[in-house]
Amino acid sequence: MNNETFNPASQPSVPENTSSIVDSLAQLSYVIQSVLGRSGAVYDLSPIQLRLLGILRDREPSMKQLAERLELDKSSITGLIDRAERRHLVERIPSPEDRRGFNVRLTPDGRRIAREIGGEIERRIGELAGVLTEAERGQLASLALKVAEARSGPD
Amino acid sequence: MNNETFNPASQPSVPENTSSIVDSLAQLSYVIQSVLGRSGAVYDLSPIQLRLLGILRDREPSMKQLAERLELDKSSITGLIDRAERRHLVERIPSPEDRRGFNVRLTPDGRRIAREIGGEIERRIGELAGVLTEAERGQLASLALKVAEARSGPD
DNA sequence: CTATATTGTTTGTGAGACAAACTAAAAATT
DNA sequence: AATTTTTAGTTTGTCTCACAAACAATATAG
Repeated sequence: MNNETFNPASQPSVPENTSSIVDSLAQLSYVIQSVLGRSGAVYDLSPIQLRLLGILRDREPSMKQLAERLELDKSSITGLIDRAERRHLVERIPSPEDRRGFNVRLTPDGRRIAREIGGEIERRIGELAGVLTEAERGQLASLALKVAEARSGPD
Repeated sequence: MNNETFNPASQPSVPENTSSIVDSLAQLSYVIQSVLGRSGAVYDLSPIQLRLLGILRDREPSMKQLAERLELDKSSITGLIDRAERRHLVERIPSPEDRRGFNVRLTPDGRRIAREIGGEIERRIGELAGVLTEAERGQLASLALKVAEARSGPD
């Protein structure tokens, strides 16, 4: 039956015929996470470090903003940034408008790694998506984005 | 630009126009993981414990098979199952055909929790997918499954 | 100006992951 | 059959990651 996720019996809940989409989305997300994980591993980056670099590519958020975006406790962010800083991937910049706070940004090293690893991911996910036709890829991208942006909405 | 993931410059790699699908899939997978995480948290289950329960719903794999499926080291499985067993979610059953090995299966408690949490996930992802039309949901489910099964293929 | 709230760190605890060394049993060799 | 080699799982030690509670410094509200 090939179900490694969660589709309980069959009392449809919110929209009709939920369980199939639930299961396939969960399944897909594990596959993607696995690909991301392996890509990160090439550069010895944990999933959360990888995600951090991804976020910092075009932002210099405060510790607080990072906590919100990553849905982590602020004390977890302290540790995360400590470790990333120790590896010269990011740096804390004193906030100009709040003397308590810091903004976090990529170092040149961090930016380079982020770029390289981006290529790695591109390659691997591209390969994965290779089982689809060009039209299907477009559809999938658009539907995926629509769902992803449904919650918390576009920036 | 609302990109929190990874789409490096724009030299298409494998198929054409990769970067859009890469980004939206990565994005989607984070959203799904976040939903799964919150659902698990309701029952005080970590992401990996949650995934374990999902796998055990219709299997009684050996420790070794779990390691393969979860892509974890065998020693990580020992710890994972220890903790789950301590919480009476799963149990080790001595393998009938190999006196070194165990199969792992859900306890009745574990099965109940798995069922309940399944409903929780169903509800939350169903809600998320509510931004799509019924037709779109079908499309998405089918495309997602196709990609997910591309690697390692159906069981 | 004082009271309160907010930003981030520290400390302590536990889960989770890995690698290397180890035990017991199974499988392959001779 | 006896011996070697592989395999399944555990142990130990080390690190990352996450949280919560207590704390310091600064900002904001009254």
